[in-house]
Amino acid sequence: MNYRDSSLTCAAPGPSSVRRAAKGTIIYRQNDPAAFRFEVVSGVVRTSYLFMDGRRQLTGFFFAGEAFGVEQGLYRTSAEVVSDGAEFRRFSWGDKDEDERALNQALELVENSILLLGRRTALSRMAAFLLDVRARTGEGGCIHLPMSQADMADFLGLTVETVSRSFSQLVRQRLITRLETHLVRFLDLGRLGALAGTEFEEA
Amino acid sequence: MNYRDSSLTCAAPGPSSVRRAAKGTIIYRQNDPAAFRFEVVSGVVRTSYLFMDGRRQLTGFFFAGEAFGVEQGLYRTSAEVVSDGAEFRRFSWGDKDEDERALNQALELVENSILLLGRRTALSRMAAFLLDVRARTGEGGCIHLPMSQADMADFLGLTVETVSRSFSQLVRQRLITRLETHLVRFLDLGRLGALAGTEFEEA
DNA sequence: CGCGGAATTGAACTTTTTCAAATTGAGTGG
DNA sequence: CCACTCAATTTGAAAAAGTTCAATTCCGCG
Repeated sequence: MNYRDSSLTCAAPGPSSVRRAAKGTIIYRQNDPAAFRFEVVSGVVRTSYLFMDGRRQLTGFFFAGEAFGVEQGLYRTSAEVVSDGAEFRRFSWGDKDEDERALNQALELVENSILLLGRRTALSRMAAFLLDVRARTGEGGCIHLPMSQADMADFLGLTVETVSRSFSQLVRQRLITRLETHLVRFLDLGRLGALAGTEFEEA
Repeated sequence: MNYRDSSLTCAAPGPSSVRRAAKGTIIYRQNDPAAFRFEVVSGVVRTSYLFMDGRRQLTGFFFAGEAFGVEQGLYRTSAEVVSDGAEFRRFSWGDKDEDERALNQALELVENSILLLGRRTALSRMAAFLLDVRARTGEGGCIHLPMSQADMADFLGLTVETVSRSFSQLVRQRLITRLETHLVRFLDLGRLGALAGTEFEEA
């Protein structure tokens, strides 16, 4: 029952009501005219770029309150719903102040992503990623990671195997535990931060 | 005679006259109040983030016509002059249209950087980087790369040794030649594009 | 209960890093 | 203009990290 609701792609204009969508829903596609900008209300959305050689690069995950699709001309990436029943809002351009706010937020998010990718080792990248999600979702001891490990891999520039092994290693070192498949509990934020390179400080 | 002119950091407000600066000049520092945004007039500027563990991540190179320092609050990175005698212009915030244009450009540049970093192999990243510089500087058969290989390494997430070896390899495969230390001539844009993953098409 | 995608693990292989050393190059002072 | 010095680049060899390929195991879902 996946990828049903993709009629949403580039729907007719309208006011910014909240819409809810199933996992896998495509919100817009790479190279579609960028008619709207968006904001996540709840759940998680991802944006991805498809290379001509078939490889996929995720350019970002977006959590509640975060703007995505903040682009001019054509969308440079596709946007898809990651967590089932995610809600998001669509905005037309025109409110200069709001537009600028969204742009600033988008810019900050993507610059932050560059810093994530700069981490040298897989373990360090994973640690930084987990702390980043924690900081952005405002959660404390636990975070919910609705995306697949394949998504994390394509975001972090690793393979799924390496992502899996990194998780195992973090668990083995008792920095995290995994309550459910997609629920991570932090056991030692200090050491995790050190691993990440300590640019994210503990709360 | 390096790093002399750093008095420029956060200079007094004023109209956007062009200023010229020596290589190494610091235009602003990470965590300075982000009072202005900038635009390169000629030459090259780099922005970099310093991690607490001492590692450095370059977040971008900026060429003529490109905006940098487009941030709110505090600068998240430092900006330094790469090419000797580079010129840039300083802008105050307030012209909504211009602000938005700068934001859009900055966002596009940094998203593009993410795609660069997504390349799996060192050779592919180098190829993509060279083609990116070519596309952005409007140069054709040759590009000028005033930055050190250490800079490229910190930008691409590689070591200087790997950058050097990648260059050698590209030369050995006759995809490029090196006229001078920092001047590269393209010999086979097609194959170079294929190496890069072919998202940059030949001119 | 069984199917199929997702995650995990192992082992061989490849790439990149690391450490060390040699070479080149640019800028300085004589 | 040349010699000198220090930084940048290049190259080699060994070690480490990540990928690839293959095989299992785990889990959600019908």
